[in-house]
Amino acid sequence: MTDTQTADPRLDQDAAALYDALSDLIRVYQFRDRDRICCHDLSITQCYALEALTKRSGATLNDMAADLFLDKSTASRVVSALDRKGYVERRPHPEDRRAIQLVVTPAGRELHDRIRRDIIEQEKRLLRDFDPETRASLATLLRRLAQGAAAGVEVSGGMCCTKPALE
Amino acid sequence: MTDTQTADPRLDQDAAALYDALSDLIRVYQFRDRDRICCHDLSITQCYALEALTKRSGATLNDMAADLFLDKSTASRVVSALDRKGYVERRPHPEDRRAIQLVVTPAGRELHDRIRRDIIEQEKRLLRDFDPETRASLATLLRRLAQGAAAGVEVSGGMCCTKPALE
DNA sequence: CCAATATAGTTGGTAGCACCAACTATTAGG
DNA sequence: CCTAATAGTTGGTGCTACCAACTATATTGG
Repeated sequence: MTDTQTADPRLDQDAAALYDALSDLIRVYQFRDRDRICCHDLSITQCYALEALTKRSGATLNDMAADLFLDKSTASRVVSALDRKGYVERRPHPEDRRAIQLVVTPAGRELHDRIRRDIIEQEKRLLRDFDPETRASLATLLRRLAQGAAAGVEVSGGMCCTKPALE
Repeated sequence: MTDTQTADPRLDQDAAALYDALSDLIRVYQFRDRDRICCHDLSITQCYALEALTKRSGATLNDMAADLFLDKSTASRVVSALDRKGYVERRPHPEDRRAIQLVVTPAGRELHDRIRRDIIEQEKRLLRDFDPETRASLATLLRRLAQGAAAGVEVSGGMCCTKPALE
């Protein structure tokens, strides 16, 4: 933890570069995705939720909230929106009557497929400029990054700065 | 444009994998950054704005809005918040009296540095697990991705689905 | 030089998102 | 049972982001 002294000056550079590139990427993607998704019937969060539920049908609300790093109240409202639009259903949970099972409707599945196809089409346009091996490794790299970041989140909890007694 | 027929089935896979990895990454990072940034005095957007202004001191509001892909009204309010907190100042533009020049105050600069150091520390923790060459190329890759995506945004404008007459 | 038009920024209004806190209903443990 | 924990919903708040309307300045053309 405290060995953050720079043994490797390159690491500093790389980390800074990573941060810069990543924040740009994220901003651009948020923007791009908004345009891309919102013209179908969904907001971004709704789309993510639909996707999470497509991947994990029958999940409870808490499951979904955890997958998406959302508060359960937010999750509940997102589900309500999807429900209202007919893409997701709340079913009583067979084993726990407090819980609900979230099920994607055929309409939801269809919409999800359409959006996914659409976005993947975009990605393909992007990837065309990369050579095949880079392309293949990209997703793996990003996945490692995401997992690493997720682990960091888990560890430090919802709490604030990792250096609690800094100042 | 219409040559989206799959000449290369690998491209489809890669694109799908990229999409999945990227949306995970973005969600995790949004979440992580919120925790990390908000414990300093800022929201995420405010932090991005502060960073953009640090990189480009003296920018006008429109400049900043363009950099961040924000509506100018949003940009104005973000600046107001930063102004209120004493991190940014609005100065009359020397050449155009309609415009303003946004200047980061010393306090703003100091806060930005602190946040940046903090986040980069996180990134370093992540990057430790990557071998040096991968690490070095990561940022470049992400930057290419971001640029590609930004170009796509620019081209298709604020408008909706690239396939206008789809259904 | 003045009128029409464009541009920079602000403000009003609206809607979504995300949080915490308070609440209901159910389950689990002692 | 009665208490404590858990699943989900709802209320309240604040930030973000959009469009539209507005003010003030700049630019262009007659």
